[in-house]
Amino acid sequence: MRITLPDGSVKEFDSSPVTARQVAESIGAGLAKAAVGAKVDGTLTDLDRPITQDAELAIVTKPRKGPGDADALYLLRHSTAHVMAEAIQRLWPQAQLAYGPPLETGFYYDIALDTPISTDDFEKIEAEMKKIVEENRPFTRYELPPEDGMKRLGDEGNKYKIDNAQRAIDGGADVLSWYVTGEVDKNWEDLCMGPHVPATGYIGAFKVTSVAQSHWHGDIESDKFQRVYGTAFFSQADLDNYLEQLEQARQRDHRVIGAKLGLFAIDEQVGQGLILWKPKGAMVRSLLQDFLQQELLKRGYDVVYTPHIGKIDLYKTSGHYPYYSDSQFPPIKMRDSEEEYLLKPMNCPHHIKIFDSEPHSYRDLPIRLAEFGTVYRFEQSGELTGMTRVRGFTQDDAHIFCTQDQVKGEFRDTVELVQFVFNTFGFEDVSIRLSLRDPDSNKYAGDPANWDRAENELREVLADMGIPFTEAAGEAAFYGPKVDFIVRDVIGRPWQLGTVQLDYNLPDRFKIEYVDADNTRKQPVMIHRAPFGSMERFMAILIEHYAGAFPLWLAPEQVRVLPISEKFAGYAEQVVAGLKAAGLRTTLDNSNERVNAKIKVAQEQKVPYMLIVGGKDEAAGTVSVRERAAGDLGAIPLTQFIEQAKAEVESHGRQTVKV
RNA sequence: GCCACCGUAGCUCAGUGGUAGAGCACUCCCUUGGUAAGGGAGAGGUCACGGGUUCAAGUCCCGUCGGUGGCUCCA
Repeated sequence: MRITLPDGSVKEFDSSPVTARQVAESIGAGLAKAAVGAKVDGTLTDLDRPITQDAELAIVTKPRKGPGDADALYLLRHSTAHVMAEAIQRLWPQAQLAYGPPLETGFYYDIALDTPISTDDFEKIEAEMKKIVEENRPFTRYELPPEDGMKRLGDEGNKYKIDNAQRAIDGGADVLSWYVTGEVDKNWEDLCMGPHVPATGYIGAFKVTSVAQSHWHGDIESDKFQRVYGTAFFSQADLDNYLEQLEQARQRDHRVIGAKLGLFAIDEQVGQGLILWKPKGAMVRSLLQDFLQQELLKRGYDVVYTPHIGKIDLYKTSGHYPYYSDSQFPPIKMRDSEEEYLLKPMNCPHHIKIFDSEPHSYRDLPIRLAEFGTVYRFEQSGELTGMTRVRGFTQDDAHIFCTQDQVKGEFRDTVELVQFVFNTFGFEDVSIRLSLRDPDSNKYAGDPANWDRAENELREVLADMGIPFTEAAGEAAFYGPKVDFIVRDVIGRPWQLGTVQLDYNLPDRFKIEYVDADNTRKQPVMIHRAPFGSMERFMAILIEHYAGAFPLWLAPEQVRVLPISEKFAGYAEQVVAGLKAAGLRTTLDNSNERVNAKIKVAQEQKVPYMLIVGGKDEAAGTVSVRERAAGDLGAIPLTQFIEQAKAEVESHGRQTVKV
């Protein structure tokens, strides 16, 4: 039989089957030693699984250096999950295993166990794991036909594994497989599709990292599991390196930087999930709003303002209430009447009422109404996270009312706007998701035919624009499909920032219309869109993106003047006055400290430019420029600095002051 | 909302039932200095809050509030 290797070369074998290990040995002893698994016709598999027919084969190897590729880590972590499960069952024999997959950065195992596993237990678990790894037991696969397999599982009585097996069978599996860490019927085993590394000894370094509650099938009503998380690498150095990276990521966390740089605060007495924007944070927000609003005005939007509350009937008409009543602040009841008001959870109903406040001709369309609209949502307490998930936030919201013919063009323009915005801030790691309805669910409002049309329109526009995207069924808004722009935070959590949503539904609910060319009344189509998403979340991601070092145009404090000593306070004040007059946000550090100390503080505050002034500068009318990243740039005349700094601001930071 | 963990000075943290601590920040004094922390002194605490156990609670137990990590949810 013929085995084709990745370089295109072909190895012939007389006997069949062969294993990937045999192929590796035939190539070289070094390769065989480094082999941990194989990819056979693109499918990741065990090193010792028989290959029964001609195939393309790639050997997955343990890396010489560095953490290794995704396949090698997948095998390693999947295997470590087994070792951890065995360790946990040694410590708590009554523990029932459910499901233990590898993840991008590690693995977890869902375990049904009444005794809570605490962080104090991690060491014990790791100690047991270490023993299993040191025993270097092989991962041994055995298979049973579905009937025998189900019988074996039935005897064990673990309903989760029975459920997993049943699903595999329903999915077309013709055998059930187990992996034994060691010898069949002698050592610990787990129902598992595999694949795994050849033996436990391949696991170089591992760590149990956290424990959390999860639910069977993700159903909150169903059985509870303890989800124990861990990670594994081939070497201790790689694990240490990973943990170090985690620590560095933590230093970029917007909650840490936000506090350190005095950008925002959250106060217990004000309330959970309610952001207090401190002066520096508010400055950044204000600059962001100005930037976007200027862009919107260029693109034919009109600015509107609407109140923070509305009568509950408005949201009954829109469908937001009671659809989202669980995640809204409860209605405000009036003293002397039945009337109820709601803190506004969405801006759209208000904008619809602005549209509807006067009759419209087709000649008026599209109408684009924009507002930095503050909304309130009662997010579950366990969901609140810094500025990324909050209870009161301001959307950079706008609603476009257009004709059916204009939909694709408007939609395209909004997607371009979002891309322009993201590009301005230098976001590179943005994924785009087309969020569609789940055809099997009844939570979506409106006519399925409209849904199909809307979904297709979005798909076509994205395809036309050549934008790569993924489709996600069941992620649509209840009133329409949407395109979401998703960015990950420093600890890898995905957050939706920008969104563009197509809506045939609300226009119908509110019966809004325009007069068409043929003098008939037609219903406009709505596009909801928010490039930032919310000011709070955008700010959070921006803080992490820049690690607090905002580009000059966004920096709350752009320049800090550092006199060498109090003797030059006069000249320093003159410099500050000049900078302020030029519109640069400037402060003066006149503390009784040496310049080294002043620099350290300014660096920590991420001030883009430090201007150090002393006797030489006073005499020459210069400032000595220190840029926060580049360091000392030397002395230039103040006027020159101002000119160059202003150019950098104008360009949104694409050039820096030169000397 | 659920589970686990956590809550000590403005911040980062030490304090394993027996007199509340350190570094940084802050105030004052000395120092007047050229590119990432000069020196000294001082002030700052109902140990989140409420209850309990104990001769004695920051420390043990219960509850509440808040935070963190997940789960579930996210117009």
